[in-house]
Amino acid sequence: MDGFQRRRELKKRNILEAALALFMKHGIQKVSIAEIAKEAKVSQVTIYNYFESKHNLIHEIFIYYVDRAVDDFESVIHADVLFPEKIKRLIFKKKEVANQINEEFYQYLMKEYSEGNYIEQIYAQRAIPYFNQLLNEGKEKGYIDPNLSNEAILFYIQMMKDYMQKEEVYQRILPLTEDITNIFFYGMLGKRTE
Amino acid sequence: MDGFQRRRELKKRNILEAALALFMKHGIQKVSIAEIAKEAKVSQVTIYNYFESKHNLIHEIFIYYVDRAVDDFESVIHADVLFPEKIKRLIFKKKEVANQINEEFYQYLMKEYSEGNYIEQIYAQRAIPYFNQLLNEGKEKGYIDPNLSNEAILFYIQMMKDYMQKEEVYQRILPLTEDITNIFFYGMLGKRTE
Amino acid sequence: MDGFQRRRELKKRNILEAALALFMKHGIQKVSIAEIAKEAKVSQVTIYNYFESKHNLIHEIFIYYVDRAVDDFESVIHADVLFPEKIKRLIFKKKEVANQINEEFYQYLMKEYSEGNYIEQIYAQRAIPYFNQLLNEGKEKGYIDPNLSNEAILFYIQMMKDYMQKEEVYQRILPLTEDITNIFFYGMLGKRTE
Amino acid sequence: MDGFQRRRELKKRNILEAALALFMKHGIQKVSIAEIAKEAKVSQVTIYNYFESKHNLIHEIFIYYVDRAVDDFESVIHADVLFPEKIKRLIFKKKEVANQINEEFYQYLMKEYSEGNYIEQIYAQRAIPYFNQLLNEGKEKGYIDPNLSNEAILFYIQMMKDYMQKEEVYQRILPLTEDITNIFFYGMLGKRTE
DNA sequence: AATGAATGAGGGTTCATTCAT
DNA sequence: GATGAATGAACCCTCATTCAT
Repeated sequence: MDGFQRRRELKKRNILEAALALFMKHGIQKVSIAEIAKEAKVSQVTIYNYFESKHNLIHEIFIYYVDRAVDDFESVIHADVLFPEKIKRLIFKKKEVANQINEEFYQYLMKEYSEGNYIEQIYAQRAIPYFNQLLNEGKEKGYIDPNLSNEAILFYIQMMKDYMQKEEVYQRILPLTEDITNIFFYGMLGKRTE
Repeated sequence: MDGFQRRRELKKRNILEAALALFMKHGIQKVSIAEIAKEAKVSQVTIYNYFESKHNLIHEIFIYYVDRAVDDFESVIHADVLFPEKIKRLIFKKKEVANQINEEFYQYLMKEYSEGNYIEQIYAQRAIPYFNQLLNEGKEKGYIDPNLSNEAILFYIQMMKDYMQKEEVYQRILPLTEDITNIFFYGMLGKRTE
Repeated sequence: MDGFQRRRELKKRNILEAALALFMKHGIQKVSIAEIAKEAKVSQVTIYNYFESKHNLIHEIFIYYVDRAVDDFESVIHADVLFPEKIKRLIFKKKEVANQINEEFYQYLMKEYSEGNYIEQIYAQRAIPYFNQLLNEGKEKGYIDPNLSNEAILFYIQMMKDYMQKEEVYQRILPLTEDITNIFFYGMLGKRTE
Repeated sequence: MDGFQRRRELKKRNILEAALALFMKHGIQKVSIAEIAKEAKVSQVTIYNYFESKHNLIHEIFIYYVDRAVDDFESVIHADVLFPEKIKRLIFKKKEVANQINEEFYQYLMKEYSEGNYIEQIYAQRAIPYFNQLLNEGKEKGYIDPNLSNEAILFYIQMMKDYMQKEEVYQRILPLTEDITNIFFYGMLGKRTE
């Protein structure tokens, strides 16, 4: 990548981050191109030069955002800790890029353009392999019932991770961390002491 | 309530339902008053006569919607079936008024006007008492570990219920119902056969 | 006038006063029929039954208002005080119906419908005769230079009276009352002591 | 000021004058942004780009207008004519920018936003110093009774000047100029011939 | 005679996008 | 490649007025 390209990418990144910040603060629909331009200290037209349309900008931001989320995910998977701790982190760790906005992106892209399961595609391609590897490890080491399908567990963890990102939920759940974890591993019936 | 009031309420309901349908299809912000008026076959001004502002309309729809959701919830709680079946229904039963829109309402009201945890307030007042009753029943009958706090279980069920409402999730999860339920009751470690 | 007519007139008066009060507080254009209806505790349609249109309502209010202003004027003219005191009162006395709104009525009727010099017509018919009588009295008693035309003096007094009605002017002018009166009687050159 | 700025200012001026003309013809509230846009041959949004809101536009027009009025005033004060002629001109000279609209501006700004005595402030800062100088000159040269306060005289002239701007008054008063001037200098009692 | 309900027309304002430099 | 300026379309909302009871 030469100097030109380099500078171009830098500016793009710049706009991307400005827009992402604004989207997360006010929601996608409430943020106008004018505001993004002002925040990124460029002209509106520059944004159009780089992204062609607001929809496209959102699209690229979304990819950028998913990429960072997956990075995040991988760093946990590959951490040098015990299996249960990995699970705990996956579920409870606050993401750098809060995915509170996930929902909104999803809805926006869905409703607006039905570009469909973009999340799935990207996630599937990058994250799921690691995930399966993790779960298999869990099953081998006796942390997970081998009869359970990976899909079901994936769903479970995904759900909890998503849910935990909502600020208002997070605050309410913090004191219950212990119970939540127990339910996850031992279910409603609780830990049995044979 | 006299004839006037009756008709008024009817018309209000009419507008409410039209708006709710459109909101669920396209998202709140994408639906204009003009569209709602056309769908409900009244003039825009009539909507303003009834609801005073778009924000107010959304607010009333929201309450209407939460009310129906709680009704739904109660009907499950009081059904004449075994405890595990109640839980299953709570989690997996599709709501009449899909709460896919819940998220959006929540965000809308939060970001726009910070009228604060409205859901919580209403839910807490109406639903939680029943819920505790249900869980205590579960603990007595040996379905639930008595050491688990009701809050944690409430969170769990709430989370699953919410999640299941999303259409794209629901489809993906249907074949996994059995596993999901098992995880819920027995945890990752699975059912132990002593 | 029978009972019906009587009640009708009463209600009309009621609406008139409500509207006049609102007009004086917020200006003509800022007051909606709906607001007047609410203030007068009648339905909007009732106002239309009595006045046919907003323009007509304004028109009638205007006449009502001018009538009261002329009454006011006459009460001063016929008061049992010395000539200079009458002049002083004419100029400085705050009107019951503040004529701050005069200007606006005038402009409204002028611009909107160019029904022209309505004020003049009414005023001329009712007030000017008394006025001439007053000025002639003043000339006879030596208070006024007989060479001055009544028109010029009328203009002068009218101007000062109008001007004094503006609240912000009135406050500023109060401490200058003495000087103003002196200028009026003796001019810029001041009282000469021969 | 570079070319950009220059053109910008020109266009602003352009819009300003179009709006001022319309305001003077139809009154402030009756003129819509759309009409101004059409008259100035720009799009509505361009007006918003320059002035941000209708209120702001009015505000700027008002300042523009007051500025020109004060310029006008100064040109009379500094004219090379005798003192009485200056006074006469001040009172009787038609302003370029007829201040018939003054009243309306005043009321509009007052009622709508109570941005307070803006006229006074600007006028006081720019015009009053010259005015005092003029009156002192008048007193020295024996045209004005030195016992009269400048404030009272200022009020008097201001009032007459304002009043004379109203078209319907102006026409009526023209034939009375002589008398009016005499009253101003010699009062009701008239010129005394000692 | 009086009212609640309804409406067409219009007003101020915002926005994504394009033009001209 | 970057910008300030400009715009058509749309949105929320208000108002004087009419309809139906």
